[in-house]
Amino acid sequence: MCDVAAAIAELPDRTLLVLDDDAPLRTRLGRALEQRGFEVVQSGSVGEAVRAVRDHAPAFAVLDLRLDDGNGLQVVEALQMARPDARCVMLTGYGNIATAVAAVKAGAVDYLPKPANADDVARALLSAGAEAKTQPPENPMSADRVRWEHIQRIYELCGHNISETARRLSMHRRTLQRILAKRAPR
Amino acid sequence: MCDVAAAIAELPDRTLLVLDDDAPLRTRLGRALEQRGFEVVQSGSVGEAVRAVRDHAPAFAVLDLRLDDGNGLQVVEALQMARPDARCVMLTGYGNIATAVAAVKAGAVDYLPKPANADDVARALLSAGAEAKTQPPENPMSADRVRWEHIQRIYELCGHNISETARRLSMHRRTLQRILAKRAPR
DNA sequence: GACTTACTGCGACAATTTGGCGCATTTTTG
DNA sequence: CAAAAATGCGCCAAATTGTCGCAGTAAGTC
Repeated sequence: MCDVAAAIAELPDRTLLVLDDDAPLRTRLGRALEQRGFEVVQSGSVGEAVRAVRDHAPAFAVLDLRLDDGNGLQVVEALQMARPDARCVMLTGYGNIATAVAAVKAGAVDYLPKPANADDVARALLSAGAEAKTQPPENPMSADRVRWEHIQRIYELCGHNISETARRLSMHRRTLQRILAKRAPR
Repeated sequence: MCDVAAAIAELPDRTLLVLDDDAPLRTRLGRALEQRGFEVVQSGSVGEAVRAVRDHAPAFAVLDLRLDDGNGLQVVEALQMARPDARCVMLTGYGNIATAVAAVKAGAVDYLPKPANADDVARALLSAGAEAKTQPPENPMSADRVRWEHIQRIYELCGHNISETARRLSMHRRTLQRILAKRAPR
């Protein structure tokens, strides 16, 4: 469709923060976005990213949700605070609805499940909210997926406290721990 | 924590639209929400719902995403147009992230994957504004219970055809058979 | 600082559950 | 009626869960 690179070239501010704790993936994504014209700053941790946002709030951000030292949502909030016009997308391998909702409510413009390539990301960053045709698949989620999302939801509500979550769900902490350690079921 | 019914009783406007094309489920949900104090209007199609919204825009809405004659998102938009302060939640058994994002951006306050009970819905409707802050952790269904209900739902939808249900849920027929043979988990 | 309390990650193991066969019977359907 | 689909069920290996225990740690108290 529209030429992404051309659109980027016309931006008044092309600064972009890329936050992901997976270094190789981050550099690869960062480079790809740089090639498309963004001025990329990379970060591998929430702490670093928040500092970066405070110092020089970028116009755009691509944020991983789950990081070693925190949650990408914190960065969304910090960025919205520092610069309300900033546009950011969440990027995560643990896509689930509860967090997608949380991310969008926090101010993210989109939420992409990995793997997403640089074009997807760029498009999401630029798309002026021209949210298109959500005419999605008519396949129900798998039973395990439903269970997983429910767990994620409660986990969020419990402030990421595993013991508390396990108690509320009346399941064993060890089991919950194992489930959380794994990635989302299809 | 806070008593949901009490909170509802204090609302200046308790009108609520329930939109779902599954009649039994809709009436059940509608009744449950009525019991909690809402003034419920039910609707089974997008056309009807949009008309209802135009005539008497409700303060709240619970909308199914997938309907025979359209998309719940249309109703969200219509409602936001008619009454920007309205709060609505999307409810769907076929949750996917793209539509969740779309729904929230369209103005829904939350997006719940079915099965969601009346309490979940009420909580979502009332939950303090934009800030989905770490609120009262809830007293929720067990993870297995949620999975079980989802399975039951799809099973119904497949006309009690085990093989078909297993296929749609992409789970093993043998396993599904065993699950169905047992009674509901707590 | 010393103490107490709660959370967490993780190894180990037995008890269950599941994933996948196959197969003899119904039920459906063309 | 014959082919196709669905069902119920036994069996067994593989994977998951239920429990215990323990050490490390962050937080609150005296």
